[in-house]
Amino acid sequence: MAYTVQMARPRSFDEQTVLDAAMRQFRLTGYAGTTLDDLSAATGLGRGSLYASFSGKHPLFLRALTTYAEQGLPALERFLAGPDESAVDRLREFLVGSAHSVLDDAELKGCMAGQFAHEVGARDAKAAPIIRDTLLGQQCLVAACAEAAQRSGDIEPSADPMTIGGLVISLTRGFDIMAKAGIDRDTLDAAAHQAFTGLPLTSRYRERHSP
Amino acid sequence: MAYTVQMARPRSFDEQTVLDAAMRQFRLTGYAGTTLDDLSAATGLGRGSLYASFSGKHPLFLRALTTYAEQGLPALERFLAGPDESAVDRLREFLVGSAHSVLDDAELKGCMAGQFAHEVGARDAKAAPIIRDTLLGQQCLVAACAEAAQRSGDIEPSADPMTIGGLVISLTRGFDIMAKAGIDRDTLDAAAHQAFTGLPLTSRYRERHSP
DNA sequence: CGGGTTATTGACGTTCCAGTACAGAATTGA
DNA sequence: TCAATTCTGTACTGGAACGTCAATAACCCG
Repeated sequence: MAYTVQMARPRSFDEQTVLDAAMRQFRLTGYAGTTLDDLSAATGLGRGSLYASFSGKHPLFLRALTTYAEQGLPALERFLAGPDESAVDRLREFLVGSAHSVLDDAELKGCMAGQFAHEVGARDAKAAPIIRDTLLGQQCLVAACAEAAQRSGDIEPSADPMTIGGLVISLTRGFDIMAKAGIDRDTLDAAAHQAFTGLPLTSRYRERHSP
Repeated sequence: MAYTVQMARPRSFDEQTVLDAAMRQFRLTGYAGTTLDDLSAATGLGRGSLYASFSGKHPLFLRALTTYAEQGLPALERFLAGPDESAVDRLREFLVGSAHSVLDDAELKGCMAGQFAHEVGARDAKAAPIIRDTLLGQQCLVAACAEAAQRSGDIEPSADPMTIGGLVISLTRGFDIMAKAGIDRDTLDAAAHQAFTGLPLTSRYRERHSP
């Protein structure tokens, strides 16, 4: 039975906004390289509030990582969604666009899951499954797009969509690294095009797109 | 003119051994995540000796990174060296072997340069060029192997070797990430084979290697 | 308008870390 | 054996970082 309950002071911040800011900060300076003061400055919350609302650095990190997955995967899904007929074009656009976008933003390059696969890897038992599921989710989304391209007759029906997904996601995560290392845009652009050309495209597709 | 010079106490450690141990520790726990005590324990040297011999954490990191490049690039060169006739096989072995090896060692997976491209990226002005040169060196070595395969008629002469190098290195660096994220071996193995098949191999090569 | 409840703040303390200084040990030449 | 020189390890210092706490502010309901 709920008797009358006194209402208390409401939060003055939007949780999602804070998570976005924290995510950004972690991506910029890494996990170990980010201090609570950095997070406090990035989010605008005091140290105490951060602690009261998110119970510390590590839980906040996990929530930021989850936020990334919850935003990134649907965004990728939207990008790859569409009619089967143009699925192969979206696949191509994804590959080439990854090579570009990773070079455009001055900061915040690349996939957060990939970044922390490197930094915390399997040493963080809580973060590891989130990272793994995020990359696996990316792979499945690309695989679904490859299947669509198979239905439209642009990719060989004998090819395994998940293999294509694994190839494309591995490659784009590699682009992230190369871009952060300062490898020039033309190199990655050419590699992306070469990789697309190397997919098991049907002769029907190739003939239609040859000079 | 050298007058008589008193000989002093010699070092009790091998510098290269210490650098190897430090490199290992940095790869395991990252730059920010590694403390001087970690390095002291890993190398067996006291903090004072570490400081006297390597002038601190960051210079030691740079030397460890350089050590990695100095060991890794010649090793890759040796792996890819050989007669032109088998160059394409070595390329294939490199791709597939990268997917495997990265999954074999329980720890110390993947390329150190790729790892720190993510962690320090361009924020470390001293480390950035070392990282970039290491990855660029890898790309050039693969490109040289691709050129050899062109000479032997296994890769299309119209293909750009550096593009193939960029593709292969991006992909293998992506494998590093996927492996650290816990993606299973079969997925990466299949992706590596798919990627090799997608290289601009000549029909002569394909006919010779078809069932 | 006052009380009860919850958010916020900023300072505090404990721990930890990078770098330093100093004292002792080891080695070689005289 | 002694002196000179350099290595080695421990103890110290200043500072930073994580997490906490108590006081204050904000809000809603009666």
